[in-house]
Amino acid sequence: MRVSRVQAEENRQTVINVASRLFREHGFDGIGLKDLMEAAGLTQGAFYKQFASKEDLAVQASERALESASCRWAAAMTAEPADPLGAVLGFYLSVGHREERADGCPVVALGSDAARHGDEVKAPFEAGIRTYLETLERLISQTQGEELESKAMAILSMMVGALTIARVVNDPDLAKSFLDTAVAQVRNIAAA
Amino acid sequence: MRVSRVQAEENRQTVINVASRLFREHGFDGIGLKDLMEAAGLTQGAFYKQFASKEDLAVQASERALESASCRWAAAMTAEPADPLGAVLGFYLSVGHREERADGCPVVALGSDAARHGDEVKAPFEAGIRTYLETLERLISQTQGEELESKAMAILSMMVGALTIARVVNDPDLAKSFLDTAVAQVRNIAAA
DNA sequence: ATTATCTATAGATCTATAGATAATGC
DNA sequence: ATTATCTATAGATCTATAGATAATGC
Repeated sequence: MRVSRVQAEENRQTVINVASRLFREHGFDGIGLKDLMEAAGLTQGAFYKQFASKEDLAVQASERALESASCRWAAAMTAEPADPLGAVLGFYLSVGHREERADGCPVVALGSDAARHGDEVKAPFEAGIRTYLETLERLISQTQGEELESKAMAILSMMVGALTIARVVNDPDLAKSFLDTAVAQVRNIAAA
Repeated sequence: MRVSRVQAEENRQTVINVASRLFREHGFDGIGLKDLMEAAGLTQGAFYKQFASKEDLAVQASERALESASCRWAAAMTAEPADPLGAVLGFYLSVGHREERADGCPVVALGSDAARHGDEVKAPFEAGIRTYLETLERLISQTQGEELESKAMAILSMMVGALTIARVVNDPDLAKSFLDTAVAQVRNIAAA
């Protein structure tokens, strides 16, 4: 029943990866340790040798989710070097992203949940948001040099808000209008 | 133990009001029926004569929360008739609203949760968002008559996103920057 | 000998139901 | 007679712990 240290660490990473997806899909309170561990191919009993508590896993899964979100921004940007801002907006404010909660932006998927938790859960969200801001500042500095920080914050707010609203609304046309409008308005802000 | 029909209906309304606050504070999954009913001054056993299921209460509590949010916008506007848009922005994008989850905007307090639920929970959110949009369109039509719908959507997205981010971040200065930046940028969009 | 994982379980809590109680409404 | 609420409980599930097992690491 015992596995090697290397395998054990690999298992721990699998649990974090699985949790980062399933928490985004079901919320921190919407999935139990039994289901999380089974989705990682283990049993519930192994959990407390790997993590101090469910809250501890929430922290580490949030870190993982926000890191992977930043990677996705970077991947989109390098895939479309002619218009990196357009690349980010293209996937972030897309109908696909709206329907893909488990792999999508953790700020939107878990924002309401994280707001209810303590500093330790919020910390990775703050770090991830700061990384988003740095990326946006770099992207818009190519077009315009004034008030970069404010513009980046306004753009990120509009992206998060538009996706949140798009997911909370039943009407797919209304959802798409919010996403498309945000793309256009972000470009306005970036070019102002 | 039995009460009059009038009293029974009053009790039901109390449960809905209490739930609309406690769901916003703890999330749909973060509070149980026992605590909800006790907060309304009743016992758990009375619940299923009043509601079909917890999901049913989630729908009705969401309706109540979004109605009460619209009332709050209206109250702010009538209290400051010289600058109604400024009045709405003044409370919505305030540090006070950031710290007041139970009575604050349900889209921000429960957006991630509602996105995981079915059409019946999302419906009141969609209705509330449409009311927000109508109000915003009226407010900005006084300054400018072009592309009202798009502007209203962009403004609402930025408001929801900025408050969401402000709540998910530990640093109070960063949170305030997001709120203040959103106020300035909303005014830009409204005046454009 | 150590330890990663397993099975099993404690104790709490969750949603939902059943039957008792006592006041309303006819 | 009806019924709003109560007490009590069923059955499931939740987090966390305890002890058994078997493979690793020394």
